[in-house]
Amino acid sequence: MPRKTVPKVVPRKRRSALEARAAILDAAERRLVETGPAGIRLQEVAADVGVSHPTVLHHFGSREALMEALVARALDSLHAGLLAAVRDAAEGPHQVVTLLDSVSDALVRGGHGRAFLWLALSGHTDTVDELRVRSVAEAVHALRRTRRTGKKRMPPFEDTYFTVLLPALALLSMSVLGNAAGAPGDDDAPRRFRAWLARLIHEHLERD
Amino acid sequence: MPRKTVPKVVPRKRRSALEARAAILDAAERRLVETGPAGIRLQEVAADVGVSHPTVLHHFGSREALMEALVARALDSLHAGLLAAVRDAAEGPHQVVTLLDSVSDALVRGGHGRAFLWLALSGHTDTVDELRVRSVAEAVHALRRTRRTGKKRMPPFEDTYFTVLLPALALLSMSVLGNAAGAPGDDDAPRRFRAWLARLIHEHLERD
DNA sequence: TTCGTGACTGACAAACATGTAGATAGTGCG
DNA sequence: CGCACTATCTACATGTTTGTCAGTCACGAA
Repeated sequence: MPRKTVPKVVPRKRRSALEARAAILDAAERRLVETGPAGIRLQEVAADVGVSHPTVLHHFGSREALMEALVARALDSLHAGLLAAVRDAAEGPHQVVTLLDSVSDALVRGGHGRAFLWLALSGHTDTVDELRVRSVAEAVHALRRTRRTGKKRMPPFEDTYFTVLLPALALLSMSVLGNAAGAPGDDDAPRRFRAWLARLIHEHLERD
Repeated sequence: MPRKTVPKVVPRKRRSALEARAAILDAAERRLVETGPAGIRLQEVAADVGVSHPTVLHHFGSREALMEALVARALDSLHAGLLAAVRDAAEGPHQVVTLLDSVSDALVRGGHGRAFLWLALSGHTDTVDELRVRSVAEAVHALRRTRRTGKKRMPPFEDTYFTVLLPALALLSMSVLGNAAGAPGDDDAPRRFRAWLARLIHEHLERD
């Protein structure tokens, strides 16, 4: 005896569209960091938020559209984090090691570095331009020009650019390889590596 | 009117088990590099090789077993490539730039760098130990000891280790980010970056 | 309070993935 | 040549995932 659907009285939560979208993106981003873009299932993301999967589709239209929104937000978030890291480090005493620590933190916190590499590998973004290394390098180059001692000639911009690019690339790898810098169990090694790298960079900049 | 299967007379190719396994792993590795571990579908891998997907299962038992075999072979291949790069560069004139070029080539060729990062992100291998950076650093450290000029004191091993680790991390990122080193269209930039990095490392090693 | 909008749901559909079963046909060896 | 072995095939079973649909209910505005 088939009967019409018996609606279970499950109290519904109701969020504003913006809140719902944000919550869904948060859950999807966590899965992006953990298991990569292919690991994002509508059912699981929905379960994380506490809704049914058609709700996710209701808010984003399709899985692909969800991915696009996620990529845009994740890249913006990473970029903002990096900008803040650079700016904070620039305001304090101009210590390269502080800057590297801040950038490393921005890459590790929330798995932004992992997310970026996932997306780069997936073809969502395939140039480091997203990290705006060039604009950072330009700022550093200007700073370098003002500080140059009279007797030495100014190095070309590309030298500054590479000087900025090098730690960016290294720290990006580090954000994925975790404690790659040292022997297993040596949790302090990444910090020592950053300090060592900061000194190397500092000496290079001073040497002109 | 259902009738028994009508066997189409499609001429079958028959390979040795070893050839078949190798061909299947080749196809799977291409997909690993392109789309990541999650992009490896039995149907597509089989189609690439020109067989039906149960043939793949016949040779490997399961998708998971295929993945294990693939990971093992890819890591071995990358390791062998890096060893060869280091050895070749060591035999010739001891130029750091040659070494970096060789390592970069080993990481880019066949997408080994991409594959390694895919696997690292997927949790298949989460330490840079797979790249045997430590053993390379030990060799370099021994070399450094023999070359040291009398007056200066020998730097600690960790300095050598970081000196080896730095380009390894940077080149790994480069292998994914492609032409990250320069403006779009500047295909020569990665080479210039390696040359710049080689000079930086060389000066650091000389300076003690 | 009524009422419309839209956030939300369960049930279903279609496509696709892995894996199984049994038959078929090259290949090497006696 | 005849036979065993097995690489390979077609067909099917089963689970997973995205997407659709029709309807329900919460909330703000009139």
